[in-house]
Amino acid sequence: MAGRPREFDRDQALEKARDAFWTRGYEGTSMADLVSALGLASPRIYAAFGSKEDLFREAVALYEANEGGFATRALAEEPTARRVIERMLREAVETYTRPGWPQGCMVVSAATNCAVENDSVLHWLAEHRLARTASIVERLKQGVRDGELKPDTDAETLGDYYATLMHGLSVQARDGVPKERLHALITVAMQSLDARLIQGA
Amino acid sequence: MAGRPREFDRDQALEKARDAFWTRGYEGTSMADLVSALGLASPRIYAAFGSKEDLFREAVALYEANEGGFATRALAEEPTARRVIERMLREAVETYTRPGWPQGCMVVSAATNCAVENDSVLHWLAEHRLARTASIVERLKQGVRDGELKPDTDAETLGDYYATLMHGLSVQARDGVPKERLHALITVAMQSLDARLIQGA
DNA sequence: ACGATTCTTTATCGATCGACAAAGAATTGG
DNA sequence: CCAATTCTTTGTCGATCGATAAAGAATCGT
Repeated sequence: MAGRPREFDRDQALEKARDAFWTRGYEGTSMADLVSALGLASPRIYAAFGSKEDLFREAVALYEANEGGFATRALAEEPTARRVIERMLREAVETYTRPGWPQGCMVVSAATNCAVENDSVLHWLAEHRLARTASIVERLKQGVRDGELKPDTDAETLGDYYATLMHGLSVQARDGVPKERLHALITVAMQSLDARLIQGA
Repeated sequence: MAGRPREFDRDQALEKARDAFWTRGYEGTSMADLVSALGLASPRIYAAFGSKEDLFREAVALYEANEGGFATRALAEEPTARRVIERMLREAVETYTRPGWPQGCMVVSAATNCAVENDSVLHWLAEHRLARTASIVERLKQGVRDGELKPDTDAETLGDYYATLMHGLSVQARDGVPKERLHALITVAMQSLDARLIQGA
């Protein structure tokens, strides 16, 4: 043990890395960019985080534990499928359009156009998105079992539908579509779920 | 004029470049990748297309004139807003999931995570997406004026809604969600428009 | 036939990519 | 105080990035 103590705050550096990767993506953020954003010489970054890819994975984990964790939180905290879906979508919009923060979803936009050598990163994020889609589908199936949704509801299709919309919200937010318009569109989308609701459940 | 005639087919080379950029994006495709994909030494590529960025812009234009032109074609050829929207979405899915072709939408995925020096490319594609959103909104407004849609229809919101969904479809297609599931979700989404339709119009 | 023009080939340019070697500085346990 | 350990600093590594200079090859107009 022992040795010279680290002079910088690792958590704080990780937050800065998350913001950099969130803004410009994995390949769009060079080590030189990170050196500049974190205010640390590259050997200090490598000593603390291993490699650029390791740092990115930690940054995504941090994102998902906080700003990007709305889906998980909605699933864990809301009592009905209907409330899970709406809260997830509305918090997505809030996160994707927060002033002074990177726009859009880090998981959607940080590694879409990647060179072959970074396919592992690309697939890793894709799996995160697919897992999110699957968790939404599962929650809707639960809603059917609970008697919240009509028994003939196609939960997989409905889950795909909301997952697709959520990923589209990230694209629109990045393009600068204002949050009011995104919220308005969610109101339209919620009607598809309301139509499947069993009244008084 | 005059001079030695070019030995390769420029159009054919452009198609190969479009496929490469469509698959891996602007920055994900290096000049070395293009040299390999086109089967041409780099000076021949520069002589024929100017620069990597010029080639990319031509490749996107080719994409939009053909595979990626479903929105424009639907808007031009379908008689009602209802038919424009459905055809656009269904052709989008077909294009995004065609076997043996790059998955997803080139305009959505070819330049999302870009280094600062390629911001111009990123913004150029963003403008294409925004223009597409706007054209959908315009078509729905026309539908209201035509008496196809109820007079109190919020065309902007409905247009945002379908544009968002379409961009989400590209993400899902890239992630490997099968086309049948994407078509099923479109059926759900069409109900939002059907609810605004004036019967017998 | 011949100069002008254009394309093809070969070799390479400077800049930047992610990553690290080596040495100096600071702290620990003994 | 000292040896061990860890962090910081300086300098730089080979590979790859997009792009081009220069020379040879092929076709044009005259």
